[in-house]
Amino acid sequence: MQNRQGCAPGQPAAIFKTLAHPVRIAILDLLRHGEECVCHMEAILDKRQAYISQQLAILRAAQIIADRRDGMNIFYRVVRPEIYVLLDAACAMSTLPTTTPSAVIRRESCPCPKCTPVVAIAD
Amino acid sequence: MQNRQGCAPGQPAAIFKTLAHPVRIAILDLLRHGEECVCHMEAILDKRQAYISQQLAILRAAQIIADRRDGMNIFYRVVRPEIYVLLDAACAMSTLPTTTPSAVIRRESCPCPKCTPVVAIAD
DNA sequence: TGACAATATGCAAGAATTGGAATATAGTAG
DNA sequence: CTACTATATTCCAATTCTTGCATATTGTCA
Repeated sequence: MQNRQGCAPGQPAAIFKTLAHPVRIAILDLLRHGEECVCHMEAILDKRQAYISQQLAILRAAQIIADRRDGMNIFYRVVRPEIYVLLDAACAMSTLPTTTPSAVIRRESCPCPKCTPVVAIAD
Repeated sequence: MQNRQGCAPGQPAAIFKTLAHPVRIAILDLLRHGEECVCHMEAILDKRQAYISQQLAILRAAQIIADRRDGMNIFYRVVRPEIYVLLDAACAMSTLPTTTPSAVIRRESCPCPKCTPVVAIAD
């Protein structure tokens, strides 16, 4: 079963999993300005180099960032700017208080399969 | 250190973690139409009731959904519609091919702390 | 009240993730 | 070629996540 214009539910979960880490988010935030070298991230994030490199490897495997060598340093940059739509939306949700509006659709009867054939509702 | 209009990097990570699960995403997709009862989700997602209930509990703890009792059934609804911005964006990223444009900002010298004071770059 | 239906919760074993330490790789300067 | 610098990878123990099973809770109906 597919949904959202043919996007299997497994794929977005993978993206969310990649982003579900404070350090990886911090790295992506650093890269908003443009590319940045590893040693710089190391200094700003105050984490050990090997650790930063691990997180970079995860982001790189997810094809969110790419690297470029310049002399002795390696510079990382974001190759999927759309990622910032996700970051900004998540951040907005974090700060906003829980608004409880939402369209509550009332139904006469229970929509469970005992009342209504599943296929009809699953669409 | 804060970023993105005062949003600590830990908060978005928590939201992403909550969404980093295929079944929870599938549940939220079900709730796009409006509220839905648990037994219905059970039938559509083809998972055991206890399992669905566990995932619902996680989404409820994250204050993304809320419940309402109606007779013998309990209906869940989304109370943070902004969540669909995240889902749609993640889905769009999943389907699109990896475009590798991105603004590559070249610099004369290495921006690492040995070349430039960290405070100046961290802004 | 008692039986039942719908949903929630606690527990546990296995799987995956986290982050530290050591080490490997690759490019550079001399 | 050699030493050095920047970055990457591998290994590992502790923690956390996953998900099935059993059971508890809560409301309904007779």
